[in-house]
Amino acid sequence: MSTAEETAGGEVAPWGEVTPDAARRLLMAAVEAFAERGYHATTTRDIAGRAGMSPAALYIHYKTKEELLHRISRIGHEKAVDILRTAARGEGTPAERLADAVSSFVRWHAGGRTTARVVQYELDSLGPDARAEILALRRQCDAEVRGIIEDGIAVGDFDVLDVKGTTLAVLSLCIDVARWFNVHGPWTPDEVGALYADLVLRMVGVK
Amino acid sequence: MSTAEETAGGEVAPWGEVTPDAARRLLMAAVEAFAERGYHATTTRDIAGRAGMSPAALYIHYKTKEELLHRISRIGHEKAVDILRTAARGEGTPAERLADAVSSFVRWHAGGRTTARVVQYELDSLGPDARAEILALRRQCDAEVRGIIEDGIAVGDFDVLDVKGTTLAVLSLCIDVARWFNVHGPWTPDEVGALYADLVLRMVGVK
DNA sequence: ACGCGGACTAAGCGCTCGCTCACCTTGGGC
DNA sequence: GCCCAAGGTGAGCGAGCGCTTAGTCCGCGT
Repeated sequence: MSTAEETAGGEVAPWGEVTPDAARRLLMAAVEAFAERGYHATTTRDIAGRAGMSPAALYIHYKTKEELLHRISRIGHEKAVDILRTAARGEGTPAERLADAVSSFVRWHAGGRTTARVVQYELDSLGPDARAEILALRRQCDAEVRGIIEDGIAVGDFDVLDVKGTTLAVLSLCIDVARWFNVHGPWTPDEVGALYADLVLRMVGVK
Repeated sequence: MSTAEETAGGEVAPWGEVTPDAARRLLMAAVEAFAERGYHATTTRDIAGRAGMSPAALYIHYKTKEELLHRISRIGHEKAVDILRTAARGEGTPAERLADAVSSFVRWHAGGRTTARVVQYELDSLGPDARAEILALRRQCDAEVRGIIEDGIAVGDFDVLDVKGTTLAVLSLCIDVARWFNVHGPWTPDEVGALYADLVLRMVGVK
């Protein structure tokens, strides 16, 4: 494994870009803690403890606890945009690209549930400026999915009543996987990805 | 209006069953605060202040801050089960009952977004016992929706690959409305309900 | 007229929070 | 051999937390 690492939960966590090593360990510890308890219920002592450091060490690498959440959120959303963009701009029919986008997006939410939970559900704990930056990335996610759906309608492959509403519903469905998915449950991330790709193709009335 | 009241946000809040009056005001204040900031970021002083009382008054009607969340969660989930059960046991074809269940469930999540947010997303802040009680109610929600889908398959009206997965996806889609719905957005709760009923009928392959 | 009990408040307790500061350790350049 | 910057620690500050307690207020039965 070159750029990805295994967390205690067995998830793939591509935090290779975060340096130095101590900063990365703190960030990964924060992801785990935020996902388990939520941002406000997590203490800086808990984060530092998980990373095997003293509480004060956190402030050498990050200015505040909120900066940790901000960094996690930005990196995670950039990854989300990347996944959707890759699928949207790939080859194949709109139906194939939509299925690809949904299955890979869902796999990311299920497989990296810990990270995805923080990224998707702790947004409101950010301050106004950081929040605005993240919301811009979310609009990009929306635009990529909407683009595929519009392509499918344009070539007559899809039958959609409300493009905006359907786009929102597709993204909502995928994102909520991070809330309910359980590693010890009956499905693997691949299986949920395949199931959801089928459901979404039905939603857009693919012929 | 006999059993429902209007909050500041213009939502219908059926807290008529909560007495005495001061206890209900505190509970409604807690719903607002929890929805805005989350359970852990809300202080008992904030709740009491919104209800126009001193911080100590809270403890005359509730033993702890967590009891407030528990009561809100139980009442909300009972309402959710009630909505789904009414639709599931109504008359009409499985497709009509499923559309009815989804549209009314979505209307509740959109129209009572403040309440639904707390009910659906602050569950993890409950202690183990209270959480287990609420999870039982959630399983009832799942059973009602699954029942309709199984009926539709039995009479040959639906075409579903994975009953359990599709049930989960339908509920997930509805629940996530509470996360993104905005009162000042482009849709009314009725419109989202109608859109989602259509999408769900497509998901189950209704003929 | 009066006592009583439930509703409510002012004050504050013990604790933990995010964060800081003075100090310590270590390794590479000269 | 010595120095110094970078990275780390232990102790603890001020603030705000959930919750308690002692006492006040007020409507009501008698």
